[in-house]
Amino acid sequence: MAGDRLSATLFALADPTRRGMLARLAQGDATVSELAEPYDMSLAAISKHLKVLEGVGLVSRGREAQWRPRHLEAEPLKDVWAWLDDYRRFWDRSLDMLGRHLETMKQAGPENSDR
Amino acid sequence: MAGDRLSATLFALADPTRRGMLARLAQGDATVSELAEPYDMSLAAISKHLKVLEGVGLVSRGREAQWRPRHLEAEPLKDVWAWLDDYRRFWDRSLDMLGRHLETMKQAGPENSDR
DNA sequence: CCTGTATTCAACCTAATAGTTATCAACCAA
DNA sequence: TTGGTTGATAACTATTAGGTTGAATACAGG
Repeated sequence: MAGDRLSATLFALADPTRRGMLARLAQGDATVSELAEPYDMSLAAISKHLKVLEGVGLVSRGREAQWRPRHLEAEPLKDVWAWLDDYRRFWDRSLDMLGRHLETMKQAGPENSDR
Repeated sequence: MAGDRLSATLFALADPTRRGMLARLAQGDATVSELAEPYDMSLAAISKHLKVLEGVGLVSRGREAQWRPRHLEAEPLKDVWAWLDDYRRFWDRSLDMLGRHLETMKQAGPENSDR
């Protein structure tokens, strides 16, 4: 995958297993075994997936006895959002139109709502 | 890459060349040669990148004489946005606090707003 | 110290990516 | 029909992704 941060982040997200692990972590920190539980896959494979996520800063690891609980770090998702936001106008016509509508109403004043 | 649509879309986006081509298309339709121009890469390679983008529906092709002008189709980005939106609260603290606030108000009932 | 639990690391395999060059096809224009 | 331009396809190659198994490490408890 390419060297820039955004590419690496998107690449990390482009795998359902890794997204699943993020979803799990969104509900709270979890150990590797807990994260592995839903998947029919060796722990080593899970460990690798986690390394990818850690590599782009989406996950951090703590330590507690022999466990290395993982924590979600969503900050890199900001970059994804920022990129995506530039394209919003292309996919959400109605939102665009709603935006214009609200702008229009704002300019017209609250006393002038349609219906 | 995995079979699901979202994974494929994210994968397609996880390449700076492909994102660059989308950025170019965001300014208007373009031929393959025009899309290739900024890159030090064979046309065949560009063609392949385009095929990836077309494969996930991010780009469509028209025809005009010997040209196959490409067009941006941003609809698949909706899915990305929808996925991302679930994580917004993790990076946007203030929005999170607003969310909690709204939850609190909802639980308390409308008659019981603070202040 | 020994054992069990949790996790990582190393070596290996296979399939897919991302690039190459060379060939082919479609179209316009003379 | 012969070119010239535009683009797609095929065949090949190197690298990486993502999985495996088996050994190594780190820690807690008896």
